[in-house]
Amino acid sequence: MKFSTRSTYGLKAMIHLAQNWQKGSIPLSAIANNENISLGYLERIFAVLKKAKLVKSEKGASGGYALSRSPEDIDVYSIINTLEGEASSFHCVEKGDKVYCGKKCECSVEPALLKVARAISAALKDIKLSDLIG
Amino acid sequence: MKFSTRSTYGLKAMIHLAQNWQKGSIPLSAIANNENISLGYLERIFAVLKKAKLVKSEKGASGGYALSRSPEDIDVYSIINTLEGEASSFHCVEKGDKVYCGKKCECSVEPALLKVARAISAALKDIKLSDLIG
DNA sequence: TTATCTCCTACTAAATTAGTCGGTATTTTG
DNA sequence: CAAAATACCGACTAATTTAGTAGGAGATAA
Repeated sequence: MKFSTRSTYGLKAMIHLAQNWQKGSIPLSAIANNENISLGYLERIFAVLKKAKLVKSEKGASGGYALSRSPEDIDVYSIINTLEGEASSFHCVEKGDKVYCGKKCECSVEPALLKVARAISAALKDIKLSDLIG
Repeated sequence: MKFSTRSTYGLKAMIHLAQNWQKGSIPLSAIANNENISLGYLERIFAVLKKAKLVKSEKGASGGYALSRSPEDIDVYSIINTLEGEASSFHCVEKGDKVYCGKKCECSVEPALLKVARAISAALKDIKLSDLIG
């Protein structure tokens, strides 16, 4: 529930892109400077965002990144989920290794945790990038 | 947004206590066995929960822990927040009247992150332990 | 008096985080 | 064409956090 700087940086950068949605590609160096984020780290964050098709890129001078869809069509859940792995998921104890609730897990209180996780997911899905600009 | 096992264990244990709310004190060993959680780890988790006055304890044989208030009066936010530190917090977000970043940062998108954080907090505050039992 | 309990501190192995560094490939621009 | 700017890629690392263990001390009920 504490967000990592990865999520924070990623979300901030996505908001930055949303604010400049009409301007075409924005180089990461601009975002890194503006938001005071390490460029190298931001690059790796964007590799993940691109893989999830949340952003598209253009190489070369005057290249950069842009949102792959309009800000109304990207919700915060997708971003956090992409950067943090299974967003709003609890661990469930099972012998051996960890299993996420929602997969095969027989703990008695699991439905309760699932309820909580779903409430968070719903709250995040309800917030679009377009709600966070202006 | 991924919950640590600390939060997961803590929340599961709190739900366990809520389910047995009328039965008086429950020893941690019972919870640890039932939910397959390491006892020593659970003890430390409960030290935190107790400090936050979410549970009360009784020492000695036939002692144990119980919720400090009725399940209707304890929300999930309090639990997660207690165990995870500032729940639903981003880096570079206000806490009180200070801005947190680690570095000094003049982040422009901060209000947006705050909006997201508040949505999550609200969702969690809305869920009481009593909603998670039965 | 003995078995359960809470409570406390210290240690640790493993994982994750938050980077850095150095280099390659691609594209625009002077 | 050459240089600069950009995405892209992998390896390394230091610090922190996580998820425990271990070994007790003190309280209480049976």
